[in-house]
Amino acid sequence: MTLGNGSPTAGNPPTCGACPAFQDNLCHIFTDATFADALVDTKIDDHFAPARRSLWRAGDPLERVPVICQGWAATSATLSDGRRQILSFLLPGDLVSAALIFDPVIHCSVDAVTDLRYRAFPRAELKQALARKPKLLAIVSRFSAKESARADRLAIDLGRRGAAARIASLILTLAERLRKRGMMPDKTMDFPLRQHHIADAVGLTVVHVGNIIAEFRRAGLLEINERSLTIADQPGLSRIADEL
Amino acid sequence: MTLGNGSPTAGNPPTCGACPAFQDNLCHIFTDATFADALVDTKIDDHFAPARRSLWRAGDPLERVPVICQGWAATSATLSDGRRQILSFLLPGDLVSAALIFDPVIHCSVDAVTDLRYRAFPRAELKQALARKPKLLAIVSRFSAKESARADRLAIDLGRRGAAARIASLILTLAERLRKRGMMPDKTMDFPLRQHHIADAVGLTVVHVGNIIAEFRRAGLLEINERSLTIADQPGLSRIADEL
DNA sequence: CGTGAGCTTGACTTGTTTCAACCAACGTGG
DNA sequence: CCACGTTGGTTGAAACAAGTCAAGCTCACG
Repeated sequence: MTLGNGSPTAGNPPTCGACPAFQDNLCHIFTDATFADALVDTKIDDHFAPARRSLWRAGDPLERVPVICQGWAATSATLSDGRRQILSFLLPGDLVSAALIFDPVIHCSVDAVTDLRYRAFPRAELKQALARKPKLLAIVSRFSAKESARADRLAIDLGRRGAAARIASLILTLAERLRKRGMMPDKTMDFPLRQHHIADAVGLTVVHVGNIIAEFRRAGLLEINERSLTIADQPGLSRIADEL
Repeated sequence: MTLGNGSPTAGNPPTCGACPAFQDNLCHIFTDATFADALVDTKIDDHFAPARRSLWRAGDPLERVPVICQGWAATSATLSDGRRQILSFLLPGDLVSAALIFDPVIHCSVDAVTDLRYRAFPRAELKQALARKPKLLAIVSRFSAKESARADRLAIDLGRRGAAARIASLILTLAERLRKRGMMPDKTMDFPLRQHHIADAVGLTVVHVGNIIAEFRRAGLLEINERSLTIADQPGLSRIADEL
């Protein structure tokens, strides 16, 4: 099981346990010493999954709350006829879903995009710690708010923006998230997504996505090769993302 | 101040101020006598707004957490070019947004659809009560989960379903929510939405929405007159909502 | 060497938007 | 009481965005 593809590359990133460091998400909470004390009885088990493996399906019961440590994953819903909508991409450090802290059944499917490492935390102790530590509660609630802000943003894109804007917006958002956790020091980022991931995320066809990305490339906005994407003209992309 | 007895629901029709009873949302929490004790210092002020009035814009600071008591409202985001996406409709008993309990700034705009009555609760005391009462925390978290499930559902509809399915789905969802709070005893419901509301909610044009609703009517699926909608053929509508 | 997953390209079809005109209902001020 | 503007709904034709179908290509992998 090689953990090569989506793993953090650039420089030597600060660590959070075995994870890279994140300013803006939950991961550091789980390794915070004081919080760790609260979870002293806890066995925090590591798990691995290969790229393209389905981790959980909507409705599955989860006794533990998983957090992504390495690699990318996607949460999605699939319609009866096979069409799929990706609801969010999970990056290293992301809690799979804040709702899982209270609800033991997951409400959407989760698939590994790259080879993946994640950790699962026992719900009961999370809940107890949450009740004891208002600070922790605040952090979780902030995470939850961000989660729902992303969902709203997605709805706005899908409902009211054209194909080019949606794709540009997705790429910029991912870049921003990676930048925040120190995984995109320059204009280039690890980009493990296939076109069908993008298509499912922005509600378009693979063909159409391919066409538009080709346009972006011809217009000198970005370059994609191998498993990496470099943003050549950020302001240009932003302009497209904001328009129509 | 013990929140212990929890919901006042069972048996006799509980009232929420002048609101009808709700099984499935927060409103009864706020009028529960025991909870009211915890908020004894609180001035719970009533507010009114006429139809079509904008209550708050994205980014506005709210010192208090509003709950809808009477009428319908909509949360929405507006793009620079004037296009608008409605993110959710707020019905009597709905907390405007669970995030507001922790975050004093609202992340999307709220407009009154009909004449509106709402109440605003002081955040600080909500937070305190939340920390003291795990049960209350569970309720809020359940509400929050439902909120985000709705957002996900919206994204799926907008990304992967056709116009007819989106509209049918919206109508059925609203009907179901009204039914749950006893506001739709039979096949007919109060329906204050204009076609432009529907269009903004499902990400389509007003004209296209008009066309499709006309089709629905011709197919004997539903009837709309005055300010009320009756679902003539629920299974038929459901079939459309699930397809494509 | 063959196979399958992923990307590219082109011709054609479908769904949705845009533009425009028209109608009915309603409230307002003269 | 009527003239009038506004809001909301309906209809039709033309323009456009995105989907479908199909073929051919590369590349990694067994």
